[in-house]
Amino acid sequence: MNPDLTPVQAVACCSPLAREPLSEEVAEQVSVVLKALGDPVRLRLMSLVASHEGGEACVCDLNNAFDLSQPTISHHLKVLHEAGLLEREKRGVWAYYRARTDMLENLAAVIGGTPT
Amino acid sequence: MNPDLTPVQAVACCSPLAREPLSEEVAEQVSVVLKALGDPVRLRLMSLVASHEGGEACVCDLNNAFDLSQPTISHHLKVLHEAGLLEREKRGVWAYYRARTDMLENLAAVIGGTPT
DNA sequence: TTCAGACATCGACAAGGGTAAATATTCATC
DNA sequence: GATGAATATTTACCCTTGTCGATGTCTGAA
Repeated sequence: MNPDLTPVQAVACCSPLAREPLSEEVAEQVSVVLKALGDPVRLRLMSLVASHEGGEACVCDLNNAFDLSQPTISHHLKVLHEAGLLEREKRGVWAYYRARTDMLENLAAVIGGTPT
Repeated sequence: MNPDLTPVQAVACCSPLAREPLSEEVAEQVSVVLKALGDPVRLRLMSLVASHEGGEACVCDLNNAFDLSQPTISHHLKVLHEAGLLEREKRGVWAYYRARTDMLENLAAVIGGTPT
């Protein structure tokens, strides 16, 4: 078993759900990613960033899209970032988040990949 | 908007994450499914059922696969069932759960579907 | 260097969720 | 019907998490 398994690695390497039972370690890490997406606000944030032109969006735009405080949005973005779903880049005063489409594709493969 | 939108319907009908921003209602329901999978035990349960021959498994087997109490497993199976990910069938004294592969495929399409 | 704006972090609180013990329900068998 | 086995439900506990207000940090401009 890999003691340093990260969410990104777990999602990238493992077989589809339906092929063989997920190991405890892999399940632990994959569930981190799914838990990150398992919140309505974060799911919409992810969708907003991913569907934005260039696959990236400024935090200033994201804040306005919700009826939530700025710290709350910042917190959700951090969760998505730590799960490996968003990349963060600071340009001047502004912060931009970019969707990790490879993570989304790998995660989709784990969930819906055809067995065998 | 659809006031009676269920998780199953939301996952089946909506465009991929990266195509256009998810509506509040859809995000709410899709997040229910993702939240259901966003737990290590439930993820392994889902994988155990889906990878089992015939795509179904008996609760009696599932209980033995974890170091958790029977009510806890039963609770997790209920969450997966209510999210539309598992179907339940009682045969005699035993309960069998079957994986909704269509849900898994639709969910994968929402997450990893290629935009446009 | 001071100021203002953008974003992150901290601290705290209420709501939600995972867990197990106890109990209930359902079905096959005696 | 009474008993026992397989699951589900109820109740309660504790830890996690979503949220906000206050504060901190960093950057560009004056």
